[in-house]
Amino acid sequence: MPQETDILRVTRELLIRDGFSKLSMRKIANELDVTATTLYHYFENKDDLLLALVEDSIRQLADALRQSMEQEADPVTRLGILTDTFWKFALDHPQEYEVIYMVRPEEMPKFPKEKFQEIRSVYEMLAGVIQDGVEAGLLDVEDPLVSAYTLWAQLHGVVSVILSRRLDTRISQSQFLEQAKDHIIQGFIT
Amino acid sequence: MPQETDILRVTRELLIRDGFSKLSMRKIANELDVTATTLYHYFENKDDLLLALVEDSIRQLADALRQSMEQEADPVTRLGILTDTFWKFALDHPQEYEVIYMVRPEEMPKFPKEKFQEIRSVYEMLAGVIQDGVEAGLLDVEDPLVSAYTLWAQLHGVVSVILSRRLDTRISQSQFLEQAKDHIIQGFIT
DNA sequence: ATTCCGTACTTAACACTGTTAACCATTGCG
DNA sequence: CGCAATGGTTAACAGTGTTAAGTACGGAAT
Repeated sequence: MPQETDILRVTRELLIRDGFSKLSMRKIANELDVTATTLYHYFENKDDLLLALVEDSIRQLADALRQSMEQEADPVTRLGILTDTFWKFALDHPQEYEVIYMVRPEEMPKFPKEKFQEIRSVYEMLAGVIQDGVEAGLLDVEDPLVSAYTLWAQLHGVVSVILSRRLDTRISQSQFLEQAKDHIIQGFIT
Repeated sequence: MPQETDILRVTRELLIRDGFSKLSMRKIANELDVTATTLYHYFENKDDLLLALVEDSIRQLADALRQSMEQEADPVTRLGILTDTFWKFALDHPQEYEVIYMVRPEEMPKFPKEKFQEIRSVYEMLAGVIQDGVEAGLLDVEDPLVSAYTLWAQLHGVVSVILSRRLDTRISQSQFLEQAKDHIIQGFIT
């Protein structure tokens, strides 16, 4: 008698162990000692299952970011902390991070946009930090929300280059991350 | 009697028309009035075919970037031009751009790294512009090659957010792009 | 001229995939 | 007791990547 959470857990395990391309409904079901058909009583289809996984991943990333916000710091330092946290999460849990971008809304008509409340709250959190920085005269941006999206985009771009193994072997990952962080934050400072 | 180029052309057409998830060897073969097996005389397997497509896409992007470099300009202006060109290519040819990041080296053991001469030359081109900017006292970076990777990562991140439909509907795409460009380039300036 | 070889392609099959229709067994409720 | 819901099953459909084996044909060598 599997629960939705069991299915998600096993799906994530298989995803981490064997990769996205090897994931099949039958394998998930097998791991739960159940038939593939059973999964369709919990999720409409494979995409629906993956979507639930994406939401879960986003929530985990959001939690990590929120937690890193608890320590007191000035806005610029906060951006650095958020950057480190974002990258640490993405690199420590690559498959969990990647599912966030694996699900392609344009190929899934039934993608419920209202479900993205969680990630939207992250953007608003980032925008809040940026807003604080603007009010303290430390940052210079036109629209904090737009800048929050820009920040996320830049953070994701760096992760993406590393995870897709596009980083030159002559460049050390830590050097790349440090320099990228400097550039990104520098871009927001007055 | 199809040629390799015919196969690649049809593959790209199908990819653009029906999307990545709908692409199958049989459909490609069908379009060429040929059997799927025939394709295996030209490419080892589907991944091999996709890899060839990636290389082709990278070459097209590289050509566009090189061409945009022909007009004379100072390094900072050049970075802006390169940014615009990169984004224009990615958004005008989304599927062609996306295949670049669709092929995952870590899931393909037979991925030949030496084939990436083309993209490496792009990084060196970017590094050259940055180097010029450093020598002119306009830019402030530690290592131009590392910064070239950072720049690419940031450019890709912005594209990725747009193509994956993660941009808030309250934000206009052009405003996002302009502000992102400002932030990114600002990050490199002294 | 005939054998041989490589090229280009086919048929047929294997072992998978997502998905669904139809069905069975157990449980709790009116 | 009957009945509906719950949670699972079997069997099948249509599609996938891939391969072993075979055919047809053109040109080169003997």
